[in-house]
Amino acid sequence: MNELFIYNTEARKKERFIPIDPKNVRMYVCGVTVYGNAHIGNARPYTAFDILFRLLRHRYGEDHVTYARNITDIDDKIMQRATDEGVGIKAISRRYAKIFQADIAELGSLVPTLEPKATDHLPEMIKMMRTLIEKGHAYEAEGHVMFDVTSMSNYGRLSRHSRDELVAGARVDVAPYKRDAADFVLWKPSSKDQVGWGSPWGRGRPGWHLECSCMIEKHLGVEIDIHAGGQDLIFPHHENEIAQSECAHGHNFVRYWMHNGYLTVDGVKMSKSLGNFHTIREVLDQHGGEATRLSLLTAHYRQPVDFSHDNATEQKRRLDRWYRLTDGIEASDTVPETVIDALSDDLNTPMAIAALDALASPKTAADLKAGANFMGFLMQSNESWFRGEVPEGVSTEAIEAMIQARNQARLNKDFAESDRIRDSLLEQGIVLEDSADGTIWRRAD
RNA sequence: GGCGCGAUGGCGGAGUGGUGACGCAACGGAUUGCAAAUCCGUGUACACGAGUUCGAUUCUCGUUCGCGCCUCCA
Repeated sequence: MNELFIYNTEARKKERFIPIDPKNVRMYVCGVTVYGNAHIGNARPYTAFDILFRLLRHRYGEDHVTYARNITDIDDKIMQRATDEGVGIKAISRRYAKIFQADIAELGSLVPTLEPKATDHLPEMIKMMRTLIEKGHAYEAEGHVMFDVTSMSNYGRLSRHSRDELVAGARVDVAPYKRDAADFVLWKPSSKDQVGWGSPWGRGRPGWHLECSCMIEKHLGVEIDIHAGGQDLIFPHHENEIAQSECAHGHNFVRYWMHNGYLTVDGVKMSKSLGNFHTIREVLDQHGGEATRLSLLTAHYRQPVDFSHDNATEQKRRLDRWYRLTDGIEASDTVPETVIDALSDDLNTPMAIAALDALASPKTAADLKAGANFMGFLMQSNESWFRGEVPEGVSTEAIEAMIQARNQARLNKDFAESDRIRDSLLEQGIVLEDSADGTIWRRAD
């Protein structure tokens, strides 16, 4: 087994992965803000880094990897939604967290070890802000607690932005209570009708970045191995997490930063603000979990992946072939080295998929199944994959009866009748295939 | 304006300093009553220009085009 290499955003190059503690490898992936239905672009990090989780478990042992993925359940957009619907924020965050978890599960990703919520960590946040103020890295201003960017000499090292550049490139008005234009919010005041928590600086709510710093410290420790998320989080989110955690602890925060590229539609980033999105649910309903997962993994995680129905359909066909080959086959006990080696090179999933294709022959079907299972594929029975739920208005008995009638017609060389029956079934979404062993049926795509 | 990423066959998409994965589609054949599935076979792809080199798709520089971050965002 080759060594594991990871592209570290901070170093801007691939680096050999050396865990802090091989008995407890710790990874954190920024989760979602639960204020609405997640789109398929949101699903990309949770499939890509699910592969990382699986790979780390394979290399270090299932009990030696801790994977935390947070749920941001306090945010102005959640508050807005709650106001619009006339309900509390918990009603909103619970609803969409549940949907998100179900979506991700259907995409075949393993459940993380921990899924901490922001609102469960208010005491930790207050403690960290106190520390930052005591150490001179934060200040109070008009009910806000602000992080003082000038107090950190190497602020901006992850995104490679200098404070001056940030100020020069600022496209928003600078709030008057900021000492420096680049300072960011740790805590902001809440009005009477807004959700808030008591704090030494008045009733308010946390800024976006604080929760991750606090949850990582509490659940994973002061320094962790891997922190991952979408490229759009590099700045400001991850930059600010570094600032908070390192200034609070006086210690390095993260060893390896990993960032996935965007999912695009027609070459443009899919985002809620652009409105050009497909929800995960829509895509799952149309293409199913495994084909969607495979289509997300056909491109390397750092490259953009253009979402299209054609691609998802293509992956469905590939999976059809793999399912046919592995029908009734037990998976090998070991995951093929070719798959592990491909993934160990900075999660090269396209190469891993090619390695699976290379095993797609009757002789190596058991290895194919083991490798595919490892990556979260071929998890269903063939019965379920090819037939699933039959289309509405068609019963299995009716299908079997028509197959019998058709085979009788074929024996009588009444091919007009036999084709009529086959076409009739096809109209109902059922495909027939004649083989040496008899006629089988499956649901049409 | 600052910082950064990318450009590979009809499509998707890896990789490499030296006759160019893999998949899908297409085409030819085998098989089939016909299909489907399966099997066999076929394709002068590396944006453009210059440089380094015995040799570049792969390294360097430039050009063009596309995309992203600098504001909420996976």
